[in-house]
Amino acid sequence: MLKMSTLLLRTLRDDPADAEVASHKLLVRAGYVRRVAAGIYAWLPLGYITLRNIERIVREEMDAAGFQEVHFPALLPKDPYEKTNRWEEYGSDLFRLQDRKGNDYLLGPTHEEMFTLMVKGEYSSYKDLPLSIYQIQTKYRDETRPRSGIIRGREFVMKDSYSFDLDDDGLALSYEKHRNAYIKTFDRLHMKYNIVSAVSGAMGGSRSEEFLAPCGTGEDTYVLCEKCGYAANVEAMVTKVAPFSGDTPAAMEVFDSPNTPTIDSLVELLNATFGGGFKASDTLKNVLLMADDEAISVLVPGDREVDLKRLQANLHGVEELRLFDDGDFAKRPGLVKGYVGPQDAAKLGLRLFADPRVQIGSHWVTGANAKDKHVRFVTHGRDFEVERFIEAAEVRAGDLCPECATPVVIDRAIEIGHIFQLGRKYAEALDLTVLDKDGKPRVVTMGSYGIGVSRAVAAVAEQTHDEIGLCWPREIAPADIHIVATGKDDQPFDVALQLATDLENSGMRIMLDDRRDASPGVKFKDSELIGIPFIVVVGKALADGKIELRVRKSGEKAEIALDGAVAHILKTVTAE
RNA sequence: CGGGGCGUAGCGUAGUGGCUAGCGCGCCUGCUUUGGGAGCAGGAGACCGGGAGUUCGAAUCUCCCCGCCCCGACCA
Repeated sequence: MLKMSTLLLRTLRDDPADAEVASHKLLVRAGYVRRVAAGIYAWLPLGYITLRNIERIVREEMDAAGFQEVHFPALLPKDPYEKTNRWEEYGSDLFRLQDRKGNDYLLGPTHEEMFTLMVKGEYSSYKDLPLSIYQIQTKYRDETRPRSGIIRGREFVMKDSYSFDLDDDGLALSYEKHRNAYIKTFDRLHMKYNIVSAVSGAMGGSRSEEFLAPCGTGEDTYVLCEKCGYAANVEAMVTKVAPFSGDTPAAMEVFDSPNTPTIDSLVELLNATFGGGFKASDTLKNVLLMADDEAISVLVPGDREVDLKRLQANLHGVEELRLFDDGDFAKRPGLVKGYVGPQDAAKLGLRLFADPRVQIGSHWVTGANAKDKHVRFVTHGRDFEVERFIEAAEVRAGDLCPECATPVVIDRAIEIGHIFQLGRKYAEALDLTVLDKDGKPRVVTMGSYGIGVSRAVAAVAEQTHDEIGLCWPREIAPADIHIVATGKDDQPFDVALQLATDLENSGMRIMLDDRRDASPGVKFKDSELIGIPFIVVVGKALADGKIELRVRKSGEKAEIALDGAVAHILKTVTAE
C-alpha cells in the first residue's frame, strides 16, 4: 500500500519551465520523474512503479510468445562493434569511454552484436533453431538533440529481441510471431497505434514495420488511408499512377523564355504564349543533386518538391545527398540553372531518375539546357530515358492510397516499436553459422525487434491525459485505487485505512492519501494530477454511512454505502 | 552542427548600473481551519551558472567558458 503521508512525492502547481510537451509537464508535475541532465531522467516511486508495470506487461507478452529473456551489460567492450564496423558507423551518437588501462568501451546503443555472439557461443546446429531471445535493458545514445522529456532521451529503457533462423521462411515466421506479440502488448497497454511500413534501408533486410502511436507531439510523420487502413512511413509511401494513355505529341519544340528560371514564372509565360490552362504540374522540374560524388537529376512534376529524406531512403547506398550549389553548376557549364531539361542528360553525364508520375509516354514542358530557352513536347521514352523510377517527390495529404486509391491523410506519431528483418549482416560479420542437415555450415539469418519501454510511459501519458492531469489505464497506473481521506477527525482516516486494507486483501493495489495536514482541495487536485483510474473519497458523506467513488477518466461520481463498499468497488474496478 | 531563447532559494518568477535581491508555491513553528490547490503570525532557505574584465559601485555592462530549452540538420 502506498501511503501518501510517507511517499517520496511532491507535486508541483506550475509547469516546469523546461517542458514543452504534455507528457513531460505532467510527469514532472505529478512527481513521476525528475530531470538529471539533458535527456537523462530519474524515476521517483510513482514513476518507477509505472515504468515497471509497462515492463512487466512487455515481459509477460514476450514470454507468452515463447521468447527467452536474457540480460547483457550496458557497458560493453569495443571489439564486437569494431567487427561489424559500428564503432565507426555509429559516429558520435555512441557513448565511448576508457577503462584505467586505456581500453575502449561503449555504452550499448543496441545489442545486435552481443546477441549474435551469445548464440554463436552456445549453438552450432540447425536443430537449435529457430531461437528468439530478448532483454529489457537501458540503452545509451548520445543524441545530438534530446527532446520532449522522456520521449527522446539519451538514456532510455528498451526491450530488444533478436530472432535466429536458418532460412528466409523461418525468418518470416519469427517476424510474424513478433508482430503478433507486439500487437498483444500494445493492445494491453491500451495504446492507439498504427502498424506502418518502413523502409528497411541499407541494412539489407527485406521487411520492416513501425508501430506508431498517433499523437500531435510525435516526431514521426506517416501516411494513413482512413478507408482501407494502409499506413506507411512517409519514406516508404508508394505512388501509384494509372498508365499514360494520351497521344504522342509532335516533335520537341524550343521556345524563347527570357527571365523564367522558376516554375511559377514559366507557367505564367506558357499561359501568355500558348493560351490558358497550363498548370505547374504540366511542367517538369529537374532537381539536380550530388549523391556522394556523383551528379544526379531527379524529375518531378513542377508542382512537387523533392523530399530529400524519401529520396535518400530509396537511393540505396548513398551516404551523402545534397542539392546542387553554385559551385556544382559552375563545374558543369552544360547545365544552366533554371533551364535544365532531361533530353540531354546522357550527353551531360547525368544519371536520371524520375518520379512515377513522369510516366513513359507522358510529355512535358521543361528547360532547353540553354539560357532563356524552354522546350515543350518533351516525351518520356522518345526524348529521354531514365535509369529507373524513384519515390522522391514530397508526399501530400490527398495523394492517393496505393491500395485503394482513396486520398490519404498525413499524421504525426511517436514510434513505440519497430520490427525488422535484419538478414545476415551481423551473422556474417561475426561469423555466426550452424551446420545444416548435410553437415555444411550455413550463415544464420536474423531479425531485430524493439519496444521503447520508457518511451511508452510518455506515449501512454500523451494519449490518455486530459486538461487536469494524467489518466492511466489500470494495468499501467501506479495503483488501481486512490483512496482519499478527508476531515479533521480520526474516523475517516480509520475507515479509509480499513477500506484500503480490505481492498488490498482482495487483490487491489492501493494508494492511500492519509495526509492529516493537507486540505481536501489539495488532495482532490493531486488525485486528478496523479491519474490513478479510480478514486474513493472517505469524508463528509461518512455521516450518512456513505463514501464516494469516482472514475478519473469520465469524471463520474457516485455515493455508495460504506456497508458492502468493498464488493461494490471491486465490481466497478474489474468491470473496466 | 546552423538558427533562436534562457540560467536569480526545491519549483515558478520580479529585478536590465545604486541601500540589506523582491514575490508566489513548497518547507519549519504556533494558533485557527477541513469537500476543490485555507487564514493569521513568526521563521529557515540564494556565494544571482562559473571565470575574467569595465566601474567608486555589477544579478544588471563586456569577453570567455559551462549548462538547459525550442526550431532545423541528424537519429536502431
